[in-house]
Order: sequence, then structure tokens, then C-alpha cells
Amino acid sequence: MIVAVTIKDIAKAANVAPSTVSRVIADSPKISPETKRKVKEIMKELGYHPNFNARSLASQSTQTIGLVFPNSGNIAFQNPFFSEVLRWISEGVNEKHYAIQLTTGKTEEEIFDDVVKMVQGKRVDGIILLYSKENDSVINYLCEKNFPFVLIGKPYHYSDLITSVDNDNILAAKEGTNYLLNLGHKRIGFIGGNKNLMVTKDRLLGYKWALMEADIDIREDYIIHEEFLLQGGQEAVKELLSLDEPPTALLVVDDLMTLGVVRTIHDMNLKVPDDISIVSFNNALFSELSNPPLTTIDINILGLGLEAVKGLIASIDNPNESKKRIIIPHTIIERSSCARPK
Amino acid sequence: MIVAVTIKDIAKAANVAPSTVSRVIADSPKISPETKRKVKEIMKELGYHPNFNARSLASQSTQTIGLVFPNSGNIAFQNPFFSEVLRWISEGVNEKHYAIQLTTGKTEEEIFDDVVKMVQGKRVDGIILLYSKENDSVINYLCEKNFPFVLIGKPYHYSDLITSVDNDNILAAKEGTNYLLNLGHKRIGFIGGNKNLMVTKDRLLGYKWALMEADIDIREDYIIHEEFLLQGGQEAVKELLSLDEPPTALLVVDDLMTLGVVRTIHDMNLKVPDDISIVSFNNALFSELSNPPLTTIDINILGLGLEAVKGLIASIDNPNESKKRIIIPHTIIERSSCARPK
DNA sequence: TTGTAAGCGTTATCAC
DNA sequence: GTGATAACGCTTACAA
Repeated sequence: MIVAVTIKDIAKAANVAPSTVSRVIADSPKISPETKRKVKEIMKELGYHPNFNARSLASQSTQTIGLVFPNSGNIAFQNPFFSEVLRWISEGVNEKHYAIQLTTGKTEEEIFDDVVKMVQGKRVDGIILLYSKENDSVINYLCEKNFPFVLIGKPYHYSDLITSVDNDNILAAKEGTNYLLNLGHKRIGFIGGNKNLMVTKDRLLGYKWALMEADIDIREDYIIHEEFLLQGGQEAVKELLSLDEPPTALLVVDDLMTLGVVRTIHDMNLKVPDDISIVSFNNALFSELSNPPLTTIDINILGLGLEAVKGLIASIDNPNESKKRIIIPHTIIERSSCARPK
Repeated sequence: MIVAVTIKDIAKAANVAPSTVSRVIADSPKISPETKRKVKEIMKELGYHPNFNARSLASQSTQTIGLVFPNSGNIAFQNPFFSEVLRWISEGVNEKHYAIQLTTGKTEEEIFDDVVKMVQGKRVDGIILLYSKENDSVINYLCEKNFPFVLIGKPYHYSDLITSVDNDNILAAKEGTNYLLNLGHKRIGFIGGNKNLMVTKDRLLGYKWALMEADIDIREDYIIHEEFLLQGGQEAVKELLSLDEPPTALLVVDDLMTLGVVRTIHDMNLKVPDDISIVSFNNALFSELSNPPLTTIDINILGLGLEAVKGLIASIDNPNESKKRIIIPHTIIERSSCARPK
């Protein structure tokens, strides 16, 4: 069983007051080195561990941050992006000796309720939002309460009230499209995810921008948004490739989706990159292992995670710090999913 | 700003004692419907939310459970298994109105320290361990403290002191191997992950069992353990396939690893399944999207996650409940990575 | 059925 | 430098 050794037990054993023990824990400079040593020794001896609930209650700070995942009913949740970003957030957080609490509701309402509980229940000192979408009730709530949080992604609005960490997705998509243009492709399609997500919006913008600069007409029938990975998506891709003038290249906003697209293309007896080239996004672990290995835009998830933590802790420590927009650089990783058009 | 409305404020406004408000929150049957209604109304009006730290401190229970991931330095952390199991754990936990706290240290020591803090700091009521390996300090600690926890995987020892949720991996691997044997393969290789993991051990056992039953000699040069996904693994697979009598089929313990193996095979100008068949494990999302789609053993991650939560909460509610070993059934999913040998 | 008061394990504000 | 003592916001006997 867990025997709770408290600050009082230590105090008694060390012949000091509880407050002194507390000061030793806080490493207060006002305590003589001698008593510090003595108290610390006894703490070791008795196996003392501070009670975090008591500490949080008294100090009004929890030393834990909350992570908000997209709703787990959404297929997006399965994206390796989240484990990866979790990994780096976790790393940043450990370094600062914070703990992590997380919430992944099945629906938006569940998530919202969870967040409210976290915040009002004083379970966390700050929050990192792992996704950004239109009209998000969570963001609105956090802004309203002026609660410390960082958004991974681009704010839909209130951008001057929000600290965010994001890639320049418009530029990234533009560069990806240019890469295909430079290979000689003129008919380039776009496959995006959920239209409400800011990433999708931005990458679509960059795609269009590149085409406009290249004086190529934007064809709406070249642009599709598949919400589901296989079922609906497969249909859409088949339709796209069955057009009279099908695209010879595709910009796909996510590696996982790309896997599905490649699969569909393959099922139609076409080959990547011989018949159709693909540039995709995120550089997921498997994009190197896939067949063919994917040319993809690395968004530096490490940077996203670490900067999010840094930003959040900064605004916890100093609530009046000005909000900022942090941009993490991307890199295009050339592999074997692109070729010149036939 | 967050204005903390406390139980006292409600009490004052409702003209009752704080304890009455507390009882209303706990939905005590001893409170008259009338006062309940009145108090609840005022709680809504003033926007009351309980302070969890205070509640935890007073009641000695946190309504949160801790999740322990494998160390994030390990490549295994990247496995989609973890997001998937997190999803279902989260679902189970939400239903029971528990919160989730998690820890993913970079090293074993970091994880151990985190777990001790969680437990001794009274941050969580119970723990779910997401991996099982030989001589795990965390397990030893939890057993020693007799702290409620559930292991996802098979206990290395102390199995009568541990509630665990696992697949019958020995049987699963045996069936996978038999599947290949039935197709006519005689030379079957095994590719496992980290040797210390119980999954690896069990699946190797099942593989050997199937071969023995089929009166096929076990060749040690057909068994490899690749710790890394690409670098070292690729070498090992190449070596395996360059043997005088290379295997015509492979049992690979994980879909992600299989992706790497398929890739390596492809790089050697061999084809799956024409030249070499593969049965793999886990039925990750991408195994259906991969090229070729993988024949893989579905381990029912939903079941693992949900049962883990159920088991944990049961043993939190009743610490004297007897430990049990819960087995989640698996299913083989036939896709296109297997064929008869040439 | 409801109120009173002690206690949960800390931190923080005074004094000395 | 160190010690009392009052918070922190809640639960829970024990009274009434």
C-alpha cells in the first residue's frame, strides 16, 4: 500500500516546522544549508513524495498541460501526425517538468465539455490544441476566458488573440505544385481532406496560387476533398482519373491519404509515377517505406511540438506576453513518386 | 479571467450550508428534491464548476487514470497501435467520466520517475501499461505498491499478481504460420521486433510450434529480429533472402515492419506475393492501403483498449478483486500478400 | 433532511 | 532563518 508520508511527518522527524520543510522543497534561499541538508536527508529516508493535489490547491498551479486531440470518431485521429507531435510535445514538457493530461472526445461536444472541465476544474495550467478548424467552440471558449493556450495550426480568426505554431502551408503547397510544374506537368489535381480544417484551406490556396502564377486555368473538377480514407475517396479519385483529360499529377495533402490514392491508382492499372506523379505532405514514417517511396513535404513535426510547448509555457509564466504566430519551416523530400509527364 | 465560483458562494446564494451543496453535487439521496433543484439552479446561474484538486485532496481519489507509453526514443512508439489503443481507451474512460494523464519518457528511467510521481503524488487512481517487456521496473514497482493497474500484453512474471489484457499471440502466430504452410510453403522465415517484448517472444513461440507440428526443422538463420525499421532491418532481410535456400514466405510481427520488408524485397527486384508471401500482424489502417494489401492478423485493438479500462476501473473500485488474464480474440484478414510457392 | 466543523497536504503571510 | 497559522475548495463524520 501507499503510505502517505506528509510534510508534517518530515517536520516532526527533523524537528522543524512544516513550513520549513515546504521551503526546503521549494529550495528557498532563506533556509540555511544545514537544515536543508538535514531535511532532505530525512525526506529520502522516509520516502517523501509531495501530494500534487494539495500543492495545486494551495499554489493555484498544477504543473500540467492539457492536450486536445481532434475528435476520435474522425478518421483524422488515426493520422500518424498525432503520435509524432505527441512525442515531441511530451519531450518538451518533460524537460520543463510538466505533466500531460489529454482529451479525445468522440464528438465535438464531448471535447468541449472536457476542455471546460480541465480549465474550470483547475486541472491544467494551459492547453495545446492539436488541430485548427473553422468556428471551433474550444478556441472561442479559451479566448473568451483568456486562458493560456497554443494552437498548432493557423487560427481561423481572432488571430491576434492566439499564439499559434504552424507551417506556412500556403507556401509549402505552392512549392509542391511548382515542383510538379517544373517537371513539365500542366494538368495537376488537388486532393484535400476535410474542408473545415485550416490546413486543407491553406494548401488549396497554395496550389491555386502556383497554377495562377503559371498561367494555368484552375479546374474545379481537378479539386476533390475526400473525407474518408477509402470508401468515398476511392470513388472520387476514380472519377478524377476518368475525366476526358485526367490530371497527370496530384498534390495530396496527407501521406496517409496518398497511400489510399496510390492504391486506387494501382487498382485502375495505372502506375505511380509512370502514369501519374504525386507530391504529398507530412513525411510520415511510412512514406519512405511505401511503394513507391513518396515525394513529400516534411513539415518538421519536431519543431511544431517543441515550439508549441515553449510558447505555452512562456504564456503561462507571463500571461501578458503578446501573442505570436510562430512559423516552422518545411522541406520537400524528393523520393520516387514523381516523374516527367509522358 | 477564470473567476472561481466555489461551493461556498453557491451555499450563500442558496441559503444552505456548503455541505448541502456538496451533497447535491454527489447527488446524495438524503437531500430533498426541492433543495436539490434550487441549488442546481443556482449552480447553473453562477456557473459553478468543481475544483478537482480540492475534491481529490479531500476524497483521496482523482478520477483520472494514467497511461504509460513505451519510451518515445524507441521506434516502437511510432507504431499506429498506440494511437489506436489510445483512441479506445479514451472512449472507455470518457464513458466512466475519468480523465487521462499520460507519460512518455525518452528513457526507461524517465518513465519510471514519472510513474512514481503519478502514483505517490496521487495524480491518478490507476494505471494502464501499454506495453509488456522483460524485467520492467514499472511493473515491479506497481506490484510492490499494490497499486491498481492493468497491463496490455502478457506479464513477464508475477502473472498472478497482475490483471492483463492480451491476445493469444502464441496461437495467433501459430495460425498465421499454418496459413502459410497450408498454401504449400515449407521454408518460412520469422521477422520479429525487440526481443525483450513479450509480443515478440510469444509470436516466435507460435511460429516454432506450427513448424514443429508440421515436422519442419526450425532454422535459426530463418529467424531475425530487427530493432530498427529501415537501416538495420534492411540489411537483415537482404541477408535472409540471399541464403542458398531463401524462405518463400515470411511471418512478420508488425504491419509497419512489413512495410519496410516489402520495400526491401521490392528493392531486390522480387515481388510480393509472387516471389515471397507475407503474413503480418495488427491490421493497421494502412495495411489495407499498402501495395500489395497485407494479409494480416487483426488483434482487435478496440477490445484490448476497452477491456483494459473496464478491468482497471473494476480493480480501482474493488482493490481486492482477484487479478485476471483477459484474452481478446484475433482474426486473420486475408488480403493479397500471400500466394502459393512457385 | 440539513448544518457544523474537522481534515485532506500543501503554500503563503505574518510574526519573531 | 524559522515558526505559527490561515488559507486553498472540497468531503465527511457527527450533531441537530
